[in-house]
Amino acid sequence: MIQAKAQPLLEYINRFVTLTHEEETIVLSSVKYRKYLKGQYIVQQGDVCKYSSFILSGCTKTFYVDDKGQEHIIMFAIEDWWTSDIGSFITQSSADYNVQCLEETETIQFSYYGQEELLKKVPKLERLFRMMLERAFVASQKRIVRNFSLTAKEQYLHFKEQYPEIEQRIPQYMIASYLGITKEFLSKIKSELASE
Amino acid sequence: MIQAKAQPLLEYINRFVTLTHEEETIVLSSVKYRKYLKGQYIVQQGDVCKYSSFILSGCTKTFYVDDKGQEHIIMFAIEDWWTSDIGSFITQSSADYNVQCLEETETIQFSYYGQEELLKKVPKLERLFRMMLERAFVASQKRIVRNFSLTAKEQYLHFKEQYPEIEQRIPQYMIASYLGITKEFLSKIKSELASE
DNA sequence: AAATAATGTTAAACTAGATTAACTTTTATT
DNA sequence: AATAAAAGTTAATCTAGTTTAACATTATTT
Repeated sequence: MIQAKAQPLLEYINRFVTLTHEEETIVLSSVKYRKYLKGQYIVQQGDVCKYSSFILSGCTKTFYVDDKGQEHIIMFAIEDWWTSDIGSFITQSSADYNVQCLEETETIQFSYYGQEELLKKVPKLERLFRMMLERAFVASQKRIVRNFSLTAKEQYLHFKEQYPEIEQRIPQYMIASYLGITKEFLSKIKSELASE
Repeated sequence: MIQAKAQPLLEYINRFVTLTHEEETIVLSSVKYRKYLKGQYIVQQGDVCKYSSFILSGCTKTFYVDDKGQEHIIMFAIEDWWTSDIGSFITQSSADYNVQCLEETETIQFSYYGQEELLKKVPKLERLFRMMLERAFVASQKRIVRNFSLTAKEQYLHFKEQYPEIEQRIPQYMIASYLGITKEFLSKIKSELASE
């Protein structure tokens, strides 16, 4: 039953490493399919992040609530992306972030121990995760650089250009939070851009 | 000859994966020792980053020069840390960042092709790199969150607490650049802290 | 020991973006 | 269709951090 659902995951994996049919079977036997409703949490700040989730459909936001009660969106994730609180997942300690579904969201999930077992059986996947993390780390560093070197307007234009699909699907006030600005200021930026 | 120098690298690796004596020999045969003088560049913006460098002694800064000619420090690295422009290294395309030595710096270097070969011979090291990247990515995400949720003063205090050794060794204006503030404002923060 | 370069400080004027608050538009619920 | 809730806008006031510029201190070189 999971075979049918998990096709996009296998395709994703095969972009990095080539799996035999047997290895694909092992992968599928160590993951679970799970569907969340809009508004549900995949991870909650304070809990241990038990799963690393590959998104089949839908959309999530990862956010942090600071001491002053302010919400800061760290990332969005859509089809073919992964989401989790990696820090919590790899150490199995309590999560710093929340991952919440912004739409009905279908996932394929790797549990921490399931993934460890899987890596023993198919060590080739270490390479997959290594490569995924390289990309994630590079993207994260670039975001830091943009924060320091671009104005809010430039960052917004970059976001629109880099993630047009996400920009369409998500309320503006969440994009403002992702960019680290207020919704009022984003609104001002948009009206400036409109009159240019 | 490299055996004597490379001891800290082997110790570092063994914190993540256990290598046989044979595997250690393979590792050593695929790396090079190189010493840089203060001021020399390990990587230059625009060049292809040929090496991933493990630091035996010394200190480096990784920085980006933006369109307006402004320098933004992305990271420092000292003994037992790795440095490179990963984005450039993994794709062997031109680097976005510079890595410059702030002191005389001794390194052990993995070339791109050397590392690929090494990973074929000792696939166990995929796990090492995967784990290193997990940590690097988590740290990078946390830095983004701090940028968004802390004031400049709070970020400076966090830096001092997290990297006391680095804070001692490096001019204040570079710390200001790392924190994304001006040296004048850091100076003000310090005088406020002093009079508290 | 002087001279120069590098680093750090202080303070006044300025600006990007935050805050507050009132209002409009869109979307979902009954 | 009416109501409520969620999302977005506008504008005035405010503030954290920047800019500019002059000066002070500490290293480095001759």
